[in-house]
Amino acid sequence: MAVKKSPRAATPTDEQRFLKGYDASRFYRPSVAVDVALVTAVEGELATLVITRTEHPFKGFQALPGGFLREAEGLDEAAARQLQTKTGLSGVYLEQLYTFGDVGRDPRTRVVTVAYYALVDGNRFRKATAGKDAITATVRVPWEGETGGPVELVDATGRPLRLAFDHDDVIGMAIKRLRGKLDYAPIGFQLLGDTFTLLELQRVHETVLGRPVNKDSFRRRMLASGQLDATGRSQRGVDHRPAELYRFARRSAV
Amino acid sequence: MAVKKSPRAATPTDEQRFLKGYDASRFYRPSVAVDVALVTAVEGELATLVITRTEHPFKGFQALPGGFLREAEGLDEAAARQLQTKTGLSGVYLEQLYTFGDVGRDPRTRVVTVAYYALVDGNRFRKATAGKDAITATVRVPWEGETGGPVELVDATGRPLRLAFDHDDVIGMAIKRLRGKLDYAPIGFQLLGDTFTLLELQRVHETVLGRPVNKDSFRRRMLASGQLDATGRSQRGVDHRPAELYRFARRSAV
DNA sequence: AAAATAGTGTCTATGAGACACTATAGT
DNA sequence: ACTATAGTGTCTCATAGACACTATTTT
Repeated sequence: MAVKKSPRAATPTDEQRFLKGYDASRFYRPSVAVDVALVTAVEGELATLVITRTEHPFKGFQALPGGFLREAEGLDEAAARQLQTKTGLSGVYLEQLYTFGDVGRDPRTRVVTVAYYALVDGNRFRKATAGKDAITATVRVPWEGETGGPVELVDATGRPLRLAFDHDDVIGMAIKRLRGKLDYAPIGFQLLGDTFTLLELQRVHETVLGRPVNKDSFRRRMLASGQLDATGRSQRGVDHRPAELYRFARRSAV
Repeated sequence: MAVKKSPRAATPTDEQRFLKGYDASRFYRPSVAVDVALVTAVEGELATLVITRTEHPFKGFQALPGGFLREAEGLDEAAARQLQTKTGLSGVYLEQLYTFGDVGRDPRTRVVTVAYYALVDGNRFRKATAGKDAITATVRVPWEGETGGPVELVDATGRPLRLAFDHDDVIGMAIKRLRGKLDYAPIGFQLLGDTFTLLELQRVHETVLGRPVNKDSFRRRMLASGQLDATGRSQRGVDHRPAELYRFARRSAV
């Protein structure tokens, strides 16, 4: 994302001398963490992966997978590492969301956390939650549109989950971002497998937006967008006329 | 932005004992800074305030106003403080943009910087740049739409400015965000004074978007949006028919 | 009167929503 | 044959763009 920087100012010797004498410990340094909201859409509901905390603070509460930033890694790298370590997933869509840094948000010490969200299809999500402590949390979004705010999470039995820190805010912001980008960016595809029917894509959009979308105009828009490649193959084993399977057309670098 | 958190887990004594024994220095902690891109639109051009660095690294380069996060302040607070300290401005529109944390972005030490952007009208911007080291940098955006990327900055005489760190990326992302939000959020008004004509508002939109917008439909959209209150007053001293002055209608909490 | 921009009315093109209709699989 | 969803064609309505025309100020 960020572009590398090469030029530097002043005479090398002068600057090098300065840098050598620089003492980073002069300034206050908070802890920095990354948290990842892994989001999927299954059966008309949004879900995210949470882990029950076994340590203080918020012991017994659910938290997003996350952890402290390491010295030799960038933020995106740290988020990908957390995802890999805690869920076994790699190569998924991952995007920075927002940075949370309120003074009292972590009772241990000051922690500034850079929140990310990741998108996967239902199958990969299921594999990710097969791990020991992971819980699939169904997301209940108490607002329409992109108004933001925290969300409510329930487990598979419908019981409310208590989220640690401000992690319900993080998930709320992920939903907000998702809804806002859905019509512009090719992110709906990230919530589906390799091939899918137009109706499946529509259901994903409806799940994310939390409202039904018009079938006719949705089809037209999608087919006209140039983002879909027809595979020529069709569904099999459905008890009605099978729909054509499409594939997401990764735009070639034009 | 973030919602306060009150409930806590487990028995108080147990958790309190844990927190007392917590050693924050066990984990690596990078420096955390905030940088603010103060943006305005004047005479068809976007401008931002930069400060010439008098210290290494990037001595002699221009940088955004910014500085290290303090122990007792939140991120938004820190950004507002930087703006107040470095430009004298307060009470302006301020929004978190993105967090930059590449390993080598600051040669002194690892610095994670939370970037903000702020919007002001031309008059307030002029006052802000009246300060000693501040320079008005005109922003040249080498792309249309919201494609992102760094921008090029020139001073009042058209000479290119060299930006420190990845600050050209930060400004580029501010433009990107601005363009993306302009049609949804009431941010165009932030770039104008208390009252303004529809043409002035249109010029601001054109400046932000980097392209002309249709006059007729712009008027219709704005008037239909309910975001404008007619003041009943008109321009004075212009050599043509004076336009009505409008005011931004801060939506009451409906 | 001329110049310049403000503001209105209307026509057209485009895209979304609604709806009717045909197509094709499994049972 | 029946059911359920796929997919097409067409009409309507809302909105953006284009354009013509009138209004009002200073010089």
